Amino acid sequence: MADHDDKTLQPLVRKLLTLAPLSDEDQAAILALPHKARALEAAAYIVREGDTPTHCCLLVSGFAMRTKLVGDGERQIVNIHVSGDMVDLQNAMLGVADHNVQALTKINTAFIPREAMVDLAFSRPSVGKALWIDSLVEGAIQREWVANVGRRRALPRLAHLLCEFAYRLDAVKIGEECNYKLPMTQEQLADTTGLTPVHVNRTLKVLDEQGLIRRSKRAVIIDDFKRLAAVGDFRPTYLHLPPAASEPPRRENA
Amino acid sequence: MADHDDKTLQPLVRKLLTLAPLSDEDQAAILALPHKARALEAAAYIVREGDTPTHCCLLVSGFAMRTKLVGDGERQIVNIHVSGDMVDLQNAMLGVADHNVQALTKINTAFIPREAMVDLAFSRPSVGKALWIDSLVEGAIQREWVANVGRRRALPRLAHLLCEFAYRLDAVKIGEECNYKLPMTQEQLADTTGLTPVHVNRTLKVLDEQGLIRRSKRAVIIDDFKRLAAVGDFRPTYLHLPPAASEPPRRENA
DNA sequence: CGTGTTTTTGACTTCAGTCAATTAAAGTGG
DNA sequence: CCACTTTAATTGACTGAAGTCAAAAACACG
Repeated sequence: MADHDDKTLQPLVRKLLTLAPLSDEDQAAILALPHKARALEAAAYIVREGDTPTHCCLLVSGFAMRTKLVGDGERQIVNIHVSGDMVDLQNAMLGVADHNVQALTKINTAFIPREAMVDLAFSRPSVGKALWIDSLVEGAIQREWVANVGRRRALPRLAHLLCEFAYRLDAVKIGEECNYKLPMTQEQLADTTGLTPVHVNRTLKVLDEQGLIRRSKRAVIIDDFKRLAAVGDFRPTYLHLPPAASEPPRRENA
Repeated sequence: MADHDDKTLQPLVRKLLTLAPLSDEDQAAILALPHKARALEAAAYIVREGDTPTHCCLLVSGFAMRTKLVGDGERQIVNIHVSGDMVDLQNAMLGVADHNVQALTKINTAFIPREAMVDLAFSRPSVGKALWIDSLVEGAIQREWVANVGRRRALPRLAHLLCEFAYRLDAVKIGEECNYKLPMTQEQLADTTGLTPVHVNRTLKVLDEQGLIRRSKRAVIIDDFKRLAAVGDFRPTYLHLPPAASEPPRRENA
């Protein structure tokens, strides 16, 4: 449970600060939320479709994914989450979960009682606003994914996804080499892009052959981000990142 | 502009009441929001990608769509909206619009100043909660669309979409014939499902031949909703409809 | 070092896309 | 209400991107 100088929830504060300003008291109130830390293995379920969650889960470290199963047993990964993300606020707010949330890697989580979270959101408008904005940004990402899966061919579709990951893993350095460790198998990439594992493999190979990415183990190395972004038709507007973050080095007017 | 017994915003009250309870004062406060009514022709833009909206638009009557353009000029329709929907709260809250919102049919709208809307959301928690839940439900729909476009074949994909429309247009009557007027051309259905117009045409024909739907003009008639839902792998959980609505006739325990 | 997963590759199939022409509907103005 | 124009729906013949099946090679790890 929570004790006063517990820093478990720090990633949440960090994340929300990128979305809206928070006073010191707001931040303290977040850190003081009751919670229970829990470590989970890769592939473990955080929430299952049909559950009525009593807690909402903060992803403290590692990666998680939202998954949906369709009739014939196929799976679609509908979003990926990183440290600091509230991974099932929606399920907690909406009652019954309409999709699964699973660990993608080994993760550390903090489970916060639903009521405590909701009370905080409504007693501290700045916190509520940040959480609301977070929901809206996630919606924006979902819309881009619909367009990506619906209207882009395999090559730009994968390129787009790799660009998005670069931003969300905070690995974009325009003009320099950027690289990150992609914690997904090709099968998971297939479930994310709506392709088959075989086709993902072939498409990655083409991206590699064209010099758009390099791979070693599961790391992705991008020598020329702009070129990959051009192929992937990627523009980061929809991520609604704070203006300062990782964008072109300089900006005269703060 | 708003006058006191103006009922223009009534559809918003009706919609929000399905999401969270609202006191009489809450409802009055919503109806009293300053706003400007505007009629728009089909295909007119409400917001364009890149805009920084100063107002947020309520769809009073008719249908609207969210669209994204991808690099090669193709279009993806990422969501459809009906009367009572706040059609660009996200754009207003997030600053710069990351997609277009367009009239799908002739529509009537009410433009509410961004500030007034935000103030109302934070001064009246019940209203804020309803708006937040609305954002979350829209996110849930977007996730289902990712799965639909990513992992279902043309036939179930279209069937699924037709089932969703039946629910959202409140036309579902289990056990009876249900029908609704679909305000979209086959080209727009193609942009919604990520298919080509030709393939949409052929797929509709198959649905028709298999007795799953009938068509006259642009009306869709579904004789056996359960059968269409089975083909489309459709389960309405993700719409998070209020328990009472249009579901199986009876429920013992309210 | 062996066992199970993941990646890679080849040969073949299929679902959906493309191109192009025809028919049907929906408007429009006289 | 009818010719005239425009937009939408339909159909056929052909192409191509991605899927399927199956096997081999490369890793990961206890």
